[in-house]
Amino acid sequence: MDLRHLRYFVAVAEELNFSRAAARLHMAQPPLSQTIKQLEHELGFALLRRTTRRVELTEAGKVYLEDARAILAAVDPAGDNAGRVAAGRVGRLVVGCVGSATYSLLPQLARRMRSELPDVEFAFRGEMLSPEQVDALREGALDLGIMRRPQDTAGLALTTIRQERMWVAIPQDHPLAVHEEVRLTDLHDEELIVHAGAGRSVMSGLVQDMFDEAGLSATIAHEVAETSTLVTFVAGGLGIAVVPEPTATLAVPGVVYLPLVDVPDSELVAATRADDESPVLVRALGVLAEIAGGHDQ
Amino acid sequence: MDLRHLRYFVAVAEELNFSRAAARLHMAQPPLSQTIKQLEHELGFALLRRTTRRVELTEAGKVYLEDARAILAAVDPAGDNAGRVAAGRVGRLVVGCVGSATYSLLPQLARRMRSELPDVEFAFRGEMLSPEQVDALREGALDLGIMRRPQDTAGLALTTIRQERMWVAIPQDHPLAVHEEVRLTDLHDEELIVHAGAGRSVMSGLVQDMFDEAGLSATIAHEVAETSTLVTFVAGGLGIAVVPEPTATLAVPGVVYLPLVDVPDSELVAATRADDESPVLVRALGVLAEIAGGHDQ
DNA sequence: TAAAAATACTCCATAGGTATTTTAT
DNA sequence: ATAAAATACCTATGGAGTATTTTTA
Repeated sequence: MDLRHLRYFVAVAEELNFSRAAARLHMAQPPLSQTIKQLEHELGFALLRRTTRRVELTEAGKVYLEDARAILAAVDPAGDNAGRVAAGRVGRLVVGCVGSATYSLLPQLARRMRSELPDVEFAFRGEMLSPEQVDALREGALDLGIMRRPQDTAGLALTTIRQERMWVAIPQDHPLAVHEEVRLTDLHDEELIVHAGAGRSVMSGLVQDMFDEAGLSATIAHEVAETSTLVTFVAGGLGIAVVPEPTATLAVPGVVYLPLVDVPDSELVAATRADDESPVLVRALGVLAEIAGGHDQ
Repeated sequence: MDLRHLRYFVAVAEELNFSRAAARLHMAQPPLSQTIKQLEHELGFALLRRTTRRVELTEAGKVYLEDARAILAAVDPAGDNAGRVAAGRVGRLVVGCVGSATYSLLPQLARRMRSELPDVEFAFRGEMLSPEQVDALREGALDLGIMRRPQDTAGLALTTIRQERMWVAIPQDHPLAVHEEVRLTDLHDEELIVHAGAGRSVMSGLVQDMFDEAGLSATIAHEVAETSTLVTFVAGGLGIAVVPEPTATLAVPGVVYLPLVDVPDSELVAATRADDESPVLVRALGVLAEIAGGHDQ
């Protein structure tokens, strides 16, 4: 028994006339009669009571008609549902993001995703450190991470979003604040504010490495959890912070941003599980690439 | 697309291995691969991600699997449901009955039907006059009527249940009560109690006809609505009643039943709509025939 | 007698089989 | 090297067609 039998039976039951039903099904009448007979034989009971003049449903036929309609009504939407998933138009995606992109890239991404894929359920988690995101990705708690390129990339697929120039956030009344730009040597013996957990934040590790390579000593004055706190501390005159370019858009009274000219750019990457081919993810990466490109110009 | 595709896909999705799935489906592996590929082509998206070493479901595949399982799960029970209707094991039947059979035949029928067809919903309406039942049958308010053979049988199918001998119910202290049997002439000038509505009750019409044919005059002392009232009136000495045999089983103190020997038997019939071939009805008629037979012996 | 379902047969599309190749571990 | 999926090709069942007969209103 297959759907053909159900489709044919429904047509005959609705027309109550084999010839008309056959026409509706774009086929000849004899094979239709045959097929219905075959279905009845298979079921073991009559669905229709027929003379050459009148066709009518038996009680069993009425019941079977309802069930057949229900089954047929479930078949096409089944393909549609799965099709929408395949097209990445429905699904669920948890996106993590480092602090520096939380206030520039993430809101743009969220806005674009919600308007382009209204049926996709998104969860955004900002202010996550890169190693945190790597763990969360591996555990499945995160589907997409926006982070600094991490050390351990096993099982992950990384795509560069963009290179970000390094800047420093300086209190307005600091002697360096009048400069056009800053060199690493200018920061020698200055008090620095970094993200908490030297081993846990790629950014603070990066700052540490820069000083080590330059043979300079870094004085860590404060460790903070969030980027906004970092900048607030600078505004309060508690020290200087090295931040990636997008953070320099966080306009806070009392803070001046200057480019750090002699250090390499920091790479912002999108990380996913290497085996995750979810269509929603693919579309999210596409949107991300568009935003990154637009921002560079 | 037919159920074959769904069955095959579910098998592969559950085994995550084409060879094993093919074995489970009692077929070779190549046609299975072909069919799945064809299904994916038809849907326009991939259901499975496969290498020669590993087969896994895509996101769309997971969604389609759920829908496919739901559809397949709905297919077999569909036949079962209708099959039970075809076998007359589920359904609904409204049975009407004349007063004289309400207390003997109807309870037996109800008991037998409820035990043999527990899933059939029965409604029994006793104390219905025959013409009332004929109208109710035609309107569809009744599916089966147990009645005296009516005049107008157009569109109805009648089957005789049994012939019932006529008896008289006489007050204990009446002179006739000491007889062994009664003749119609004995009732000349006696006061009679009959069912209400001469034109509406076949039984009272029958009594009237008997007297007319015998050239006797019937004195209608009372008209009542229910058979139990009829007998109660007799017990109260308000007159004599002509009743069919089964009513004589209604033992009421002060009432004596005697056979009425020189009148024809009354025919009790089962009436249905001629075009009603409901399996439940067929089974009900079968049960009715059995009960009638058993009662005759 | 006329309209519609059933029967008789014919054909070809395709479901399924066998043999073999490709591919990834 | 091997296990498993894909490819190539073949066979035959049965779905659908045409022609005809049967049935009932």
